[in-house]
Amino acid sequence: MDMTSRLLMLLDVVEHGSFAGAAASRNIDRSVISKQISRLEDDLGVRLLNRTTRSFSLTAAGAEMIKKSRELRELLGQTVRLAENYHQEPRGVLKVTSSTIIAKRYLQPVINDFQKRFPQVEVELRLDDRVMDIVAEGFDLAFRVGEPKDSTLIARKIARNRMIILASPEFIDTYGMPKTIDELSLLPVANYTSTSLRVTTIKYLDEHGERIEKNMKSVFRANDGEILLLKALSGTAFVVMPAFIVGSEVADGHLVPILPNLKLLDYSAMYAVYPHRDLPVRTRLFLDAVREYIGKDIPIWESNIPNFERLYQGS
Amino acid sequence: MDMTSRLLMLLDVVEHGSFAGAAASRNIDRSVISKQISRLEDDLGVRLLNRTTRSFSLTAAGAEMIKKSRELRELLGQTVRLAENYHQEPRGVLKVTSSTIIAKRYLQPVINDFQKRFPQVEVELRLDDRVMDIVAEGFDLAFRVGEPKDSTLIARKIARNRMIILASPEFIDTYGMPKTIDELSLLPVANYTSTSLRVTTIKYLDEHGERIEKNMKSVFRANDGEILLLKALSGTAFVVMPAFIVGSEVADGHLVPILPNLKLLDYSAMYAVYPHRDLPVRTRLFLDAVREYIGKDIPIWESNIPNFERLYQGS
DNA sequence: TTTGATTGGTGCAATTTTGGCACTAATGAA
DNA sequence: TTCATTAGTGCCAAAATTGCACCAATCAAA
Repeated sequence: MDMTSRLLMLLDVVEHGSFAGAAASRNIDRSVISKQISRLEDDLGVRLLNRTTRSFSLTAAGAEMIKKSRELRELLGQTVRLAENYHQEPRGVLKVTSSTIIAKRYLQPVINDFQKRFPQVEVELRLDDRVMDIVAEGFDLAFRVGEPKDSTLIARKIARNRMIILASPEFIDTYGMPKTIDELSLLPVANYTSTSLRVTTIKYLDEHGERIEKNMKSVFRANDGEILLLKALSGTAFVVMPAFIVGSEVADGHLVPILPNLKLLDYSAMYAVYPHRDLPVRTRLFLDAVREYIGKDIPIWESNIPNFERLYQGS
Repeated sequence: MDMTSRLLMLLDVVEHGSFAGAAASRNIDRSVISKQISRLEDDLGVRLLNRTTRSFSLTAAGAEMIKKSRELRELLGQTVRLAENYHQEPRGVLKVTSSTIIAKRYLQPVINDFQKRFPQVEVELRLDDRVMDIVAEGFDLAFRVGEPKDSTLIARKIARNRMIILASPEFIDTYGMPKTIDELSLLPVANYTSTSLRVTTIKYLDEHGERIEKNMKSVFRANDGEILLLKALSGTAFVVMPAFIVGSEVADGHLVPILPNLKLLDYSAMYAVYPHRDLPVRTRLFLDAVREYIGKDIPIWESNIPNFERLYQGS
């Protein structure tokens, strides 16, 4: 290991706030960090950290080194990316983050096919609902519902995100088929709720084209589509959710669209998010593959719902 | 060894024009270079060099990597220098270049004392008359006669450079003591001649204050002061040389000043040359030590010549 | 206060990496 | 041709790195 790597290690330590944190993030032993940082101090001839047995603070010299380390990291990153532009075949590690449901339903099939075509690409998939700092964490690509505010990133719309209201036949037997939105709003509902996507009301246009937001009688909230579907299948709640969460349940008749004549408003679209810079070949190809899989105009998940083109269009 | 070091190695290879050259400059085996460059190409996934068994050319990717490698070298250098600013005690390697005679007579004593005071400093002394690119070769400090033209460097005047005309008593016995410059110009002379300093004429002011340049009957030229002194001591030539080349020969009576009433012009002064940037502590201290050793107003070598203050002043 | 978990640091053994030597094949100059 | 020099490879010894076990110090919770 040479000085540059040691400086980057120092940067890791400072950014993680501890030797242990840095070691964990790199999957190496704490002792390695300790030894390398000591070695760096010897080589530079300067103490970089003021140690107090369980923590540390930067010395003046350390602070300057951190600045330079950031520059080094950026420059080295640029250099590697530059080299990647010359790859004909995609290579390296593709780091992707998305919510669990998107990954499971729509990324995994693409990944399987992608790795058959390009065995040189390793894929690292991080399932997490939190919107993370993809630059700091080193992700190539993130899939999110809703446009992120961070303007240092590029957000590319992948697919629209239409809503659907579903209940099981048992639910309908129990509560009766609701004829109006007012009836529906009195029935128990299970909502999709996560940090990036909260579906707490039903948004629709009434017969005059007025935008209405109707509160629901929420009895269950979760950030996992399958859990919500299980809840709905149990007949104890109906669900209001984005169509991309629905699998074959509607086609199979286990869940039935409710109030299909309501004109529901689309929720925030699904976006692919990536850093504002030249994409490595692997990222570009993977993104293309995902877009192809999901479909250009009509997202693949809408085909899971028979006749969906005409549902919730206010007709 | 990691990517940064390998990129710097690549840079070395390209700047030296061959693997072998780079290996020689680093004192390592060619095979190491070969293996590390191959490894770098694997890691980047790009061929950097077009090889033809005995030479190579850069690929497009290689050329880009070279650019980035230069940036990396510069940034890493800055970083190390920044750290050096925090040294209280000087450390590291002090790389100095000068002509042989300057080093032998005036640097070596300073170095000996300096390393007693600061054992942590290693000294690397390159004796070379050529004016080299001290930045590219990584020198901290150069001592030269004559102000260098390169404005990216700082040239600091260390001492004036007065001339002296010397001959041995045997020479005077043989040719007689010359009474005038015209007589002298007919006698055989040995000149100091190197790439940085050529003493081919006698420059002086006549009784009217006119600047005169008198040709000499040169019979021997060398770029080593001691060789010239040996020539003069042999009695077969007189010498015209900068005073700093003279050791104890005049004080010992082995050589005698000739035409001391002539008003000789100073030759280009002696300069210390260093890169235009913050000096490491070791360099600053060493330069101070050299200046102190040589003396503020009257250079130490002038004390080797009795009464030199009044010689060659036109009185 | 005591207990327990976590911190950074150190010694030691196993593993990995590196560096040098000997050798090969290819090239260009004499 | 011959000869010197080039880059590259396999092998082995030497050096560096890593991870484990353990320690002392610290902080938080019981």
